[in-house]
Amino acid sequence: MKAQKKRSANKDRLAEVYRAAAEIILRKGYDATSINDIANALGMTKAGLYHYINGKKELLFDIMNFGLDELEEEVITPAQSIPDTAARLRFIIASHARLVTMGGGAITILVDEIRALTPAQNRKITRRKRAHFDRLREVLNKLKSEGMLQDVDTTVATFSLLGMINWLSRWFKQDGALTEEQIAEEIVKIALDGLLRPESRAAQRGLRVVRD
Amino acid sequence: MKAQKKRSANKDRLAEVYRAAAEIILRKGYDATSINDIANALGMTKAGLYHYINGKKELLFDIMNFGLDELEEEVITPAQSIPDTAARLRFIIASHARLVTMGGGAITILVDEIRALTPAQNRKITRRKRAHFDRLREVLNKLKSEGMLQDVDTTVATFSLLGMINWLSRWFKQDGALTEEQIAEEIVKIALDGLLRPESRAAQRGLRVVRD
DNA sequence: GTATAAACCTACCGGACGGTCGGTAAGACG
DNA sequence: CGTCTTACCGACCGTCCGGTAGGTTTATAC
Repeated sequence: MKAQKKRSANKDRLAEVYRAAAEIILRKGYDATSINDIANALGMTKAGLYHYINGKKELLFDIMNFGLDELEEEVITPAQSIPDTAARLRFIIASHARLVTMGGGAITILVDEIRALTPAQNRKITRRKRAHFDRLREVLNKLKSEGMLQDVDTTVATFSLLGMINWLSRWFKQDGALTEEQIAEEIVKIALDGLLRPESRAAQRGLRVVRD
Repeated sequence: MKAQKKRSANKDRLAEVYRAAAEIILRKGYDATSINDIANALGMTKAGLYHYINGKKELLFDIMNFGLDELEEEVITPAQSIPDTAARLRFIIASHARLVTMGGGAITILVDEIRALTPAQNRKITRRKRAHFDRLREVLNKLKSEGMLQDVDTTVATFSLLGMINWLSRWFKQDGALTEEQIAEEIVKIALDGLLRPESRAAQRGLRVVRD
């Protein structure tokens, strides 16, 4: 059973490599992060690190897939067992937001660095992201068919939702005034209820904003 | 008057340099864009390009400042002459969205590449962006004091607004199904009115989303 | 104790990049 | 005509990067 122990030790070390790499790439960006940066953070040399990875791009690709695995595990799969459509939407928004604020950065890297991948890797990641986008839009379409959605384009709405959530990674700080839970809740409120009070909107009806 | 003509020709050429650089940086990212890429796009050599610029980072810095100038000119300044607070908010959202979809990319670069700047440049850009953020939040605070805003945190709401808008640059395509005007209008609707119909929300009151 | 394989390291390579230097061709100006 | 400035170019430099070849230490297996 030593083989078991060793194999899991190797897995743990590999996970450390991914975590360290994700943290640095998140901070400095993929291009500005050298293999040496990552190796040093792990107390290694560059050649030592190459014992664990097959190349810089493949490392990025693996981190992105890890981020997508997290997303499926924490957001998509549990959401499927929520029957009420509006409640399902609430859960998806809140849990996705939590993943961005609490996650180790793999999700965020996913969002920012697709350009650095090879075309083949890019296609795979894009396909997985697209699947998630489609599932979210389907929830909105279902709400629309149930008569619960405002008169909005569901494609634009889906992108806007993801924009709000993904943007979190740009401004959220762990030691800020609001906790991850509070922010997730605020974002749900803003997305579902909007900014203006319903009774205030009547005054705005018919007004259009145009440029002179 | 030949001097005048020559000086303006130089200015025009410099504008071409900025435009070409912005287009390439937008497509490939700052780090992945070499000085040679930009020079070739202009039919020049690297050394020739250095006649116009003082360095790669300063070029990026100049493009970002150009983007912020655009933002002030097209969004902030005209907004100040709109007395009604809600109408002002509508105008800011719509015109900022239009700038992202129609602009040449300077705004978008601004959003993505701050990390590449020197600390001093970074501080200056961050200060200008912060000023814009504060002005937008002030509009929301004013709406709140007028009793027209939902019960949301204005800081989170401001970031969410900017997230929706800035995210546009990631997915908007010029030849897509919707025009720039339509998208700006949809985003205004989503942000101000939310996704759920008001009469549908009662059914959701009291429901909270938690993880097991 | 010896084989064996995993987990590293030192030293190096080829190439790309930002940036510079010393020009040159062309037009304006007197 | 000669001078001066503008707008470039060819060749080059130092540095850093991703990646590799080949060795050495360390822990386990029998």
